[in-house]
Amino acid sequence: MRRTTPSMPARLSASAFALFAQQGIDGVNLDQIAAHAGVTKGSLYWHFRSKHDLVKAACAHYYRTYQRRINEEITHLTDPAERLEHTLEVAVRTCLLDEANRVFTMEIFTLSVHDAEIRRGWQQFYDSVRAFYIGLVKAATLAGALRVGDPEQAVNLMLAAMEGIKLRALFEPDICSPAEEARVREGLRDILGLPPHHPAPLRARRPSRKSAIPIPAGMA
Amino acid sequence: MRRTTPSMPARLSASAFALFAQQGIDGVNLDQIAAHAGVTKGSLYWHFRSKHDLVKAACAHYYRTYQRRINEEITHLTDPAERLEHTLEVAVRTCLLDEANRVFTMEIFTLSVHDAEIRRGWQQFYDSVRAFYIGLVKAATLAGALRVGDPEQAVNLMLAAMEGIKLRALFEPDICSPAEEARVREGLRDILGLPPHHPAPLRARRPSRKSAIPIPAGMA
DNA sequence: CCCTCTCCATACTCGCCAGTATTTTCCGCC
DNA sequence: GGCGGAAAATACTGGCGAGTATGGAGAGGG
Repeated sequence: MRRTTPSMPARLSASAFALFAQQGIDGVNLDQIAAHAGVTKGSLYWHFRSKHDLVKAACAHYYRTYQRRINEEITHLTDPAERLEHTLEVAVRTCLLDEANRVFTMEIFTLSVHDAEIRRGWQQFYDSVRAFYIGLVKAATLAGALRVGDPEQAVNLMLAAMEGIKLRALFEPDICSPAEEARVREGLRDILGLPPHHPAPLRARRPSRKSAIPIPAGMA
Repeated sequence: MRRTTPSMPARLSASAFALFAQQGIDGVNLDQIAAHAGVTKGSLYWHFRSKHDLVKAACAHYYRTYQRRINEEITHLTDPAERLEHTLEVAVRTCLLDEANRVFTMEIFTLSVHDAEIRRGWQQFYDSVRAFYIGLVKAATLAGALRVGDPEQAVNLMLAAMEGIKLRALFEPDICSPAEEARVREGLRDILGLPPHHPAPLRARRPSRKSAIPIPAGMA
């Protein structure tokens, strides 16, 4: 499938992403990143002007990977509801359950506090994600597959919940374990107004009062 | 009210917190922190063994400040519902609307990813906060002031929403502007099952479908 | 009046790492 | 084959900042 071997800038971006996500941006130096990509720092500086440049490239790598994956996964689907459902499923798997992605976003968030350029980049990405979801929800609504008061509001709530879960996963890794995938996904589906995917959930839960972010009870 | 001038370790902790929250942990060096407290690095190292120690002290400063403020604010209240309501109000003002606190927690979260000790400290603090809220909710429920299915679940959802809002505030500062204080607070009250504080909200909103984290609509 | 202990200041070391300068290699091409 | 340029390696610089060594000042106290 892959036509050519990835270009050196692409490899370096990927290495930067991988190491940043593993040891933190400040915990990695340029020699390590270059080594990870199989070259040395001299070559790295041929392609990038500074570490800051590399951080931006790592972000771009993340954006590209995310968008490409979603596209690949739903491009063959035509039913609006299925498209929405599958997108959510992929997002949960890649954004929440993948620890590298969680850590990387965390790093970028903190960096964003003090770096307007990085912040604007992420903001743009985030806006595109939101717009994408809103489009999916509206399409699904038109097709009569779900009923939701305000699509924008619902999507915003769902995305905020995702961020909240991400954060909590830091302190309670079980929340985002593969074993919990179903519960997380169902919680988010619920927020978007989608019916439960498994008609009979694995674990009986009391008829929940309102939209509930699935957080394991046993943690105190 | 203040009996004695604060001890030097306390002043250093406070300075560390202030500067960390302003410029980030990696963006501040020990000379700056010492200078902010009116001493020099030599003295700093008399009280703390390392920068890591100082970070822990800054966290402890945050914990203390938070808990003391809440206590002071509700100690004179006896009605369970009022205690819960006032706690929420203070939390919104100090955790969400105060940018320094937002930035500091962000920094600590990222640090927590790679530092088990800091992580455990925060986890403990977080547990105590959750337990505190659950106690308040249960008391208010017993007093018949509110009806909520599962207090633990509601509190968890509310706290997760808080974190989500904090994160989004990074990219949309308006969310946590003083002007939005009321909306944020009402949204969280709603999650906890508390009735709206102002019977007639300033701005008419459609009868919300389910518990809605108040996120301004105009952002796309 | 000296001794010591606490607390704080000055001055220094030393390693790390982003960034730069200089070479070397590899290729396409005339 | 030798020329030129892209891409990579090697070797170096320079600054920053955590941590240390040391040197007082002041307070008690014997």
